[in-house]
Amino acid sequence: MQSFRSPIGLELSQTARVVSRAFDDALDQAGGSLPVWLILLNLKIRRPGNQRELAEAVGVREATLTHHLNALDARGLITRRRDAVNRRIHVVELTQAGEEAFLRMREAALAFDRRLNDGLTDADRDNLTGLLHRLAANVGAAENDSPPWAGLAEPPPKPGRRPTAAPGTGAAE
Amino acid sequence: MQSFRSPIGLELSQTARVVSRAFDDALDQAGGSLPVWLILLNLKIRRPGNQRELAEAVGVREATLTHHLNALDARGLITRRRDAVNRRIHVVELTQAGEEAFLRMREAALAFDRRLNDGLTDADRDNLTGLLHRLAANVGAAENDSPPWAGLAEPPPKPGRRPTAAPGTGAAE
DNA sequence: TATTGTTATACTCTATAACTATA
DNA sequence: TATAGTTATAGAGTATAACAATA
Repeated sequence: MQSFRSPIGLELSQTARVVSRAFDDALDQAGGSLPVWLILLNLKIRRPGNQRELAEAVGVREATLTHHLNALDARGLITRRRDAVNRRIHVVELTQAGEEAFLRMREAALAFDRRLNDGLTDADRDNLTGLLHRLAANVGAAENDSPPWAGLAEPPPKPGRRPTAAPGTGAAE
Repeated sequence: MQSFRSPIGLELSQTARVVSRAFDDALDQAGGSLPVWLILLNLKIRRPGNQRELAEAVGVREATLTHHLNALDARGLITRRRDAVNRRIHVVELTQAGEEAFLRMREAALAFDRRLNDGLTDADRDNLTGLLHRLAANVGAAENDSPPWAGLAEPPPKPGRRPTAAPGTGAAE
């Protein structure tokens, strides 16, 4: 009788659920949510050429992104203007309030990540990351090879230089 | 310059998302969804004394569970009747169609689990599970010590005996 | 015609609050 | 009063399809 081992899919699911809910709570207290955080984060650390790219980085459809952008716009956190050169493109930018909201969420995300990592060594993290990547690879969805998150942790990214390192944070969905 | 390591919260989130979507697709083709699968699974492998227990095992509120039960009832997959002894309790049971739906989803879940586990050794799985449990513990949510999933894989649980082993499957949410 | 994005609409999952029925 | 469950209502997140604007 082999020792019991519950399906890793379920383990992943359950863990993602608890961690995700905790992260949502943390972001909520900073006035955000996971999609909002990912949107602001991506706006800060990359310069998505268009909304399709941004949507992809966030992991939603374009229409879904518009939905979130409308909400952010209504809250005064972003502005949208036409690109002068290619007027089909809407350039999305953070307002002052948006920058502040970003910083609050970033703080919450970093604090959460510290809590989440408590007691884990670098080796543990590498190990976990590797295993997670293998799972993702196994289900096909040929994961984004270059993570859309980066930058953060260090003081707000310096203008003119596309940051490439240091943790932000996010959590399961 | 320390090597880049993206936040595990985000890694977990992204992995859970892709795996979850793949699992949802798999269940969808079998006529199900994650909550539906978890409900049927729990009805089969434990005998939840009441809906509160069932809701807890599935990870939702009682009202949310009722919502799902209503849908399952409408689809003719379950029946609800009052318990003869304590008439406040609604005994939920699978209909014949429910049993068949369960088997289809179980098949899909098992196939998915095999795919997900491709190339992973038992040690890998134990390792991953251990790390996931540590993450869950770190965010407080004092995880269910005794997993609500078990039974499955072997032929449908024999009546009169609460099964205790072998993988079902579930995936990230 | 192809690209970029928005609007309209709807579905799923979830939750809270108020209610019914039973004890 | 306390317990078991349902109903009513709502909100977040997501999606598809149809549309408008621009190239």
